[in-house]
Amino acid sequence: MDTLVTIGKAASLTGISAKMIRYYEDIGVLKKASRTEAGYRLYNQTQLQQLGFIRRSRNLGFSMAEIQSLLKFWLDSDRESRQVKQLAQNHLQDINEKILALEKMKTVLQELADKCDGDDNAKCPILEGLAEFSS
Amino acid sequence: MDTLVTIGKAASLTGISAKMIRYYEDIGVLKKASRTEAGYRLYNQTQLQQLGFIRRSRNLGFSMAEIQSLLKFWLDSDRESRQVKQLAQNHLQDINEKILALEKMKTVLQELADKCDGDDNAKCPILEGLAEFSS
DNA sequence: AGTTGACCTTACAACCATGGTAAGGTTTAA
DNA sequence: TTAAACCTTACCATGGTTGTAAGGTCAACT
Repeated sequence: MDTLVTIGKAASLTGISAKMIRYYEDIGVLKKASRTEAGYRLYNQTQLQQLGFIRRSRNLGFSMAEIQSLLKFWLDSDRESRQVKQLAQNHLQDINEKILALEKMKTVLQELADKCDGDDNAKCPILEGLAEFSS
Repeated sequence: MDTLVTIGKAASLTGISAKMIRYYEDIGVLKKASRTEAGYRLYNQTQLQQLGFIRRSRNLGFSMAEIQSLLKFWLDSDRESRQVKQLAQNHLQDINEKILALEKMKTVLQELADKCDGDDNAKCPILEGLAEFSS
């Protein structure tokens, strides 16, 4: 017996807002949901699972395009784990690059902040650093 | 003698695209530039310095709203370095939170990827992890 | 039956910083 | 004079999400 729920219930069950569920359908990440006679979207257990899959993927920072691929792999019994791992490793590289970029910002900014007295004087090495000719 | 340049020159001199220079003027981060009779924007040395300031601030990840504040501080001889340092430290906290979030993603995803053979088999712990009921 | 409140629908705008395009005016150099 | 390289404004798109507005539906209570 397929328990069907409307979008609000699906939202609270999966932690994805109704708004986003509609959006995912819109951009083709989710198949179009069935409807009641009045036009209300209905979701079954399988679709709720997919929403959970999407939420966990988003939590790991995957883009919607990547999640679309991941979902396809998940639903495709002929997939090769190589493909999935490749996608994951590309994303890991993205993450690493972002971390590196942030670490660089952090280092530079921390150095400037450390030099700044942070009192009621106007002299401010942070502003001086940002104003520097060099870079 | 104030050397005046048009927007393309300002762009190549400061590393900020002409598009963005107009945008910064539009949102009020930069004062409106003076114009030639034909309506071309003109930039003097001071304005070029401000554009450099903006670029370096962007490189450190500051938002335009924050940069607007930083620029005001820079131009205000009555500022207190306390205010600037506070702004910088808030941003440093943002950066740290982003790094932490990314590190968490990285850890989880790396664990999943490590468990995945990445061969021509369909079995894939990455997909299994994303499909998990638990989270 | 009627009303109320909680739900659902679509369609639109906004966010942020940036890039792109289009249609047109200006300047400079050949 | 013409061509190239500039400039102008005014749009649209990105990505993922939220907000709002104007309306239809459903269930429960009076």
